Amino acid sequence: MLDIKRFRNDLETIETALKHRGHPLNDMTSFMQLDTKRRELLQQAEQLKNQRNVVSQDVAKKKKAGENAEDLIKEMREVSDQIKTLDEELREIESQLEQILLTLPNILHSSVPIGKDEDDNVEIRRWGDIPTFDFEPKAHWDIATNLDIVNFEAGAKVSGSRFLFYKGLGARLERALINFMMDLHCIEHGYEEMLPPMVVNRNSMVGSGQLPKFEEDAFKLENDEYFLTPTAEVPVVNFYREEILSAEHLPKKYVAYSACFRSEAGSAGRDTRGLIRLHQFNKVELLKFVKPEDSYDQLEKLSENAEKVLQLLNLPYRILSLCTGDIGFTSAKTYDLEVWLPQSNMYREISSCSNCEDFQARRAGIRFRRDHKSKPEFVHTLNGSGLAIGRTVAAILENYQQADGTVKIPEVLQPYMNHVREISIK
RNA sequence: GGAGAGGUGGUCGAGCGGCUUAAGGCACUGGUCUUGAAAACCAGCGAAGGGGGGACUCUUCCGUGGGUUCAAAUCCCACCCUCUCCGCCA
Repeated sequence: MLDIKRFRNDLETIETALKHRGHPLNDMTSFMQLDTKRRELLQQAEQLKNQRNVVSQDVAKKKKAGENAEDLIKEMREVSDQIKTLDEELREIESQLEQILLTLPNILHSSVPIGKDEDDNVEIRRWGDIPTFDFEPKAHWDIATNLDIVNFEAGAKVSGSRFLFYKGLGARLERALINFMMDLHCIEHGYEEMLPPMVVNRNSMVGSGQLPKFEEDAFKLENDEYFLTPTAEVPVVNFYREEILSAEHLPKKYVAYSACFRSEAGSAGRDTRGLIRLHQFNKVELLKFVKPEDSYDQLEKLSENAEKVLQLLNLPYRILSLCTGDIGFTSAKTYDLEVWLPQSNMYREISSCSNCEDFQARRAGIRFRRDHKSKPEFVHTLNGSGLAIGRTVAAILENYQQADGTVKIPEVLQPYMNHVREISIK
């Protein structure tokens, strides 16, 4: 959420940012009119409330003294009616203002490349050597099916399309990756581990920015205001909702595993095969709560921490700075990590690392105090996948496949898989 | 799911229609005293939003949302959460 004061002082920056995002900004003037109207009404209401408070004291005094206060009471009855009317108008205007504020995306950082869509994202660097094969590399879904480590049909039967079963060494590989990543980030990178709830309430979804705008993307539980979490970012960001942290405890760094649930509305026909786009997938997520002046350094470190996973798995990747037209709603700046998939002959997103600045903190009311005397300020929040597990499995299957259909296990994972060195056909 | 008890500032805790501008304690900050510290004493100490150049000032906030009243932390209704006991359960 953006600071309403910024609209009064710095409307131009907001309009420019929205334009670069391709966000329509037609009701800016009516928004400003509402804001002005709100302040007018507020002043009227407050003046009347002050009158009511003062006169009510007089009523109390008169009654105490045994005097008649009927005239005052009669007068205040009218004043109270006026207050009620004004308060209703105010409530209406404030809810309109809030509705607009909640649907406006974050302001972009000045270093974000200007562009229209994903084609305009800027590559920052590449890592790793793209493997060469002396045979035609297979798609991960064919490899997995041949090895009998994933079952898509059973997923479709038991749940529906875009659900699946992992089995045997497939399930083991998925679990090994979760443990490997959690250990790396906890032990090597100093993140604190969290295992959050995977069902969250509406306030949490609004706090981290999924709602009200993207309700059709979420899985909602019938008859309840509960949602299946689309990412561990939602519960972990909201861990500190409406709280004031002390500066000495910042930065706070968390790593959380969760299953993630996405309705994938509007992506019918895209990536219908394999592990790339599912209704349910596993993810290890990195979260940071930091001081505003640190957040861009912390973004670099965050993406480096995510990159480290790919380096240790020896998977080639590139890192992109998302352009203004492709960047997410809550983010001020985002790096995407894309891993190499040999069969597709292209890089595919496997992690997204974002600095949300104070956008989520403002929605969720997460603040900190520099010292005992100072006023609370909003923290900056960052999040990044570290990494998406299913897509990592896909990358391992495709990059580590052998001519005979077997798949080697990356060395760093072997200790997590009872020292299995390859997955072969039974 | 049933029955009870509760939710008040950073924390503990009083208040149960108008002398509350939310008492008091603790914590915290500054000061006095002290070689230094502790203790003691003095003072300060919540958030959000308005107005003003500023010193200031006003409004709102006692789990959340409604209602009653001239006036609500206090009364009424609904909901949420916590605790205790019972039932059920991995």
